[in-house]
Amino acid sequence: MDNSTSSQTAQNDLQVLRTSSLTGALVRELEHLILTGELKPGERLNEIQLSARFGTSRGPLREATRTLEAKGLVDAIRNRGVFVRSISSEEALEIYDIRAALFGLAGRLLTDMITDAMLVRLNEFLNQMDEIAQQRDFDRYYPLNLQFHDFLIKSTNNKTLAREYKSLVNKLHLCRARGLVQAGGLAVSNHEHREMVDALASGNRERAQEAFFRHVERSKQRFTTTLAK
Amino acid sequence: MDNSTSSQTAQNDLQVLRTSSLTGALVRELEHLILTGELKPGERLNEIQLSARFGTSRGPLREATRTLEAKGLVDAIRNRGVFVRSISSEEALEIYDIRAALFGLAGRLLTDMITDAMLVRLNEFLNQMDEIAQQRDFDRYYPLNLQFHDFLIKSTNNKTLAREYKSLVNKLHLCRARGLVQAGGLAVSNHEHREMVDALASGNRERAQEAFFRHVERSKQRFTTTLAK
DNA sequence: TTAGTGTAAATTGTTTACATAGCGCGCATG
DNA sequence: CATGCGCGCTATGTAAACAATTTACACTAA
Repeated sequence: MDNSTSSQTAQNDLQVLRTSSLTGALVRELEHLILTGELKPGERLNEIQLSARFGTSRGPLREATRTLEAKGLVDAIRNRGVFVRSISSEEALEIYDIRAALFGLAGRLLTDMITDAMLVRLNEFLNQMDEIAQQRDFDRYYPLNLQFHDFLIKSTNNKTLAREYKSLVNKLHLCRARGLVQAGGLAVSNHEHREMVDALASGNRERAQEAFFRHVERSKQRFTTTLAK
Repeated sequence: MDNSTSSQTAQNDLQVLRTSSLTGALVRELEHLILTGELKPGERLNEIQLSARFGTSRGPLREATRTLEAKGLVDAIRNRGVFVRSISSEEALEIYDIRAALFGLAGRLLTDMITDAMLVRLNEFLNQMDEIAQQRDFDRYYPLNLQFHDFLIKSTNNKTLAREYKSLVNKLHLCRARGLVQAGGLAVSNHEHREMVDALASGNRERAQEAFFRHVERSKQRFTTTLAK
């Protein structure tokens, strides 16, 4: 047996336990399972099964599922169990609108604090995405698109906004009717991105807010049109 | 003893237990204690003490506090305890911006669905508030103001929006530096309300969104100015 | 054949008990 | 008198046992 390795992992475990409780770790694990789709919408979270899987007792696991319930990732029904939440199309539309409002806020806030360095970085994003879009390389475009949006949201320095926005995006993943949406808007989307950056550069708050807002609204549109089929 | 009454309460209890677990009831109780200020920001939630108070064991109470933690009403520190969250002024400002964005969304959504009946109801609100404002009767103005905002938010029929908005307003209550803010803007505020309703009546989406957005931003302004003293 | 009922297994809700981590207080010592 | 160390208390973290409810399935009777 390797002494140094075992003591190191033990120390890692300790470090983990220092900052986060077992419950906290379970929340992250379950959230991961849900968002990656290993636990699908509508599926039940069996307490015994899951606690055995993670090597804990039911107590911490129940606390974790309560947290997930408050986060809106699962539904708990008394004496029936906890189920991965399934977002209806109607609710997805509601969420799109709220996401649009928050993203619009990001645009408005950024207008007043934009720097040349940020504009340079944003244009790098745009050029790179243009390039990839022309190659129709969706597998590379999608994560870059996420990075771009993430960069914008985080640049506002409004941590509450970042948290709420992320939470909304997560919830949209629980909508069964989603998935094929992004494929269509590839080059289209990047044109919208340019509009957003131009609006930021113009220094016009309302224009930026509107550009950011509409960007999300248009992806809502694409969602509804794919839904109609 | 009144038979019909006792059987009715028994049925009520049954109904309550049907939909909500003990944990759910605890969440509501604790939320109430926190929002009414009986449990003040920074104060610790003693598990044993509280579970004894409500006649439950620690398990359900811990689940309840996890829910409150996810809702952002308390902070949990491992091996230290759970504390009522204290919102800093900086975070309050962040929340104001997000509230503004959501309220702006409400204005935008309402513009496309406003009816004559709703405009009539809104004008009733305005007149009543004007009247009370002239009497400088703050005790009656404040709840009516809440009702007015609540009516607007709920009229959008976006339940997710209503939930998120309420959650934000709740969190603002946890800011110590708050409280004296509303007193100043009384007649001022109602003038802003008229602007909002006028914008709705105009049918201009962007204008309504901007009017609603700015209404919250101005109350943020009032917050910062009172903060400066 | 089908509807209804009773029973057993599985699962969740709750309580109790035990292990462990912080925190304060007192005592000894420089 | 100040400071550091150790002991004990209190509260939290976790696990296991107990209680209650749901669900599935087989059996009975119309």
